[in-house]
Amino acid sequence: MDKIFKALADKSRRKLLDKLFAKNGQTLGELSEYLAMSRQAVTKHLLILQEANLISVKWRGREKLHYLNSVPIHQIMRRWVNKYEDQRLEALSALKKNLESSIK
Amino acid sequence: MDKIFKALADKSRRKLLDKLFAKNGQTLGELSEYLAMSRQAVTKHLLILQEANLISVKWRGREKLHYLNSVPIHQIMRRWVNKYEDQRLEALSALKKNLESSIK
DNA sequence: ATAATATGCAACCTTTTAGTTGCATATTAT
DNA sequence: ATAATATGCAACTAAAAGGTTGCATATTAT
Repeated sequence: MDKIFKALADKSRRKLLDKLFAKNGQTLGELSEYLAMSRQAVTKHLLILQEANLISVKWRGREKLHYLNSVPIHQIMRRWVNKYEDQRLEALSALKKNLESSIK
Repeated sequence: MDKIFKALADKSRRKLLDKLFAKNGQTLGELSEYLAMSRQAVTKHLLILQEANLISVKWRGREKLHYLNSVPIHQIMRRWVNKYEDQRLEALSALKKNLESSIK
């Protein structure tokens, strides 16, 4: 979980995820073209995404293909959203209770 | 959005949010007790959360009360979750199409 | 008035992060 | 076989992040 949040903290890495959303299975070279930085820098970003289990990699000859891993991020985010959702519902329910008791 | 992801990237800051989930409106002193670091360090973390609009602050005399701001985080997360959700649905729909065409 | 409490400000240090560059290696095309 | 392409590895640098300490200030309690 910590790795996921750390991985998502960087704008370039979120951009990379976006690019893979748009088109899955892109090579390092392709992905590098989008970002204004060296290929090696992109490699590092992709490694971090990989270690957070947000993408996976498959070699085809000399090319390295990158695929999005939507499950973990989805789960994590869902958990957080639910948590906040719960809190909102509780706030609503508390409000309701207050209203009720003030009516009585 | 960048600020939110950056703010969430740190474990201590997520802990602080947790503590405010559990009990809203806590003082700096209270929040500091939970974390194994100086009060000043906690101040910095809270400032970052504040700048990401994840918490808000209200003074009561010499005490500084911290409140959770669930709306922005909820919106951001929801957006991300939906995005991935969409992707999953598309994958499902593609799968379905393939199945259908292979049956015909 | 004095002491205790709650917090802010600022300088400083260490580690991590994001990026670079140069060279090496493996695969594919001619 | 040679050249071109796609990528990896490693050393280095600059900036940002996370933390500390010492002292100042404002509010509350005695």
